[in-house]
Amino acid sequence: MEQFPSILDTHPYLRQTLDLVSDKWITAIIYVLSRGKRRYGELQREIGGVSQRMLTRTLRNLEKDGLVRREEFTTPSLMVEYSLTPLGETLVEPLQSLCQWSVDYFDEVRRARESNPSQ
Amino acid sequence: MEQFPSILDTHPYLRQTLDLVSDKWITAIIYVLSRGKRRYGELQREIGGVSQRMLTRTLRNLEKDGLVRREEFTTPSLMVEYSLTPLGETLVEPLQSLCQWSVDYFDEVRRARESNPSQ
DNA sequence: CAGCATCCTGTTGGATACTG
DNA sequence: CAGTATCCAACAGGATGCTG
Repeated sequence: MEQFPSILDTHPYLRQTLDLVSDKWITAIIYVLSRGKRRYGELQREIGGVSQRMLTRTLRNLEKDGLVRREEFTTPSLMVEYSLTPLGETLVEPLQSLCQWSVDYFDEVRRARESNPSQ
Repeated sequence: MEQFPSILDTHPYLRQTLDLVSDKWITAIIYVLSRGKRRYGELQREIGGVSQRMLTRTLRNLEKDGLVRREEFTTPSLMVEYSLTPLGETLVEPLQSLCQWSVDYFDEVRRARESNPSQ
């Protein structure tokens, strides 16, 4: 069906990276964890609007990808701390550049949206 | 349900920016357009794997958000050129920082994935 | 060529209830 | 507290066929 590779495949992982970033909760999790270790419940509160199912699922994926570390402590009650691995930390800078863009330019996007009839 | 705002809402547009970037095709389109104007068919081929439905839909959204400009030329046959607006251009740098990350680190992600049992 | 309309499937992801 | 299990709705998104 596809006779030749697309530009996005000119280097083997670009598409997969874009896929990774386009996961709904991953950027949010990395953003929060970039500010330090967090327990499961803290993550859920600070992210906001994420269901347990999705938070757990996404954390498992991030673990599998080597971006997040999970540590379990059996204090009186169970306690789990999540943090970025060194590899995970490397994603923070590109992400921050996006956050900065958001601060600088998203108002323009909003205005463009509003000025459009937008059926 | 949510009594207090999450950290992601500390500045009003961060979450919306993350949402925008987490759209499956937007990053791909911006990436290709960052290399210059493209016709509809060129976009489709260079991105690869995107259906007409989704390409059109996403382009319309990008237009509405003021990130992409659409120009129609009625030459012998219909021809449409898409290009980034100045606002759209501002997204290229954060995106490139992501591409660079992909080059530098995605191999590590891949290895982490493989070394995991991954039920 | 650059779409739009329709149909249809798979995945995403929330809600709820239960567990060690 | 930090999940797991189940169910279900909504939407993402592909395939196909048609149009100016």
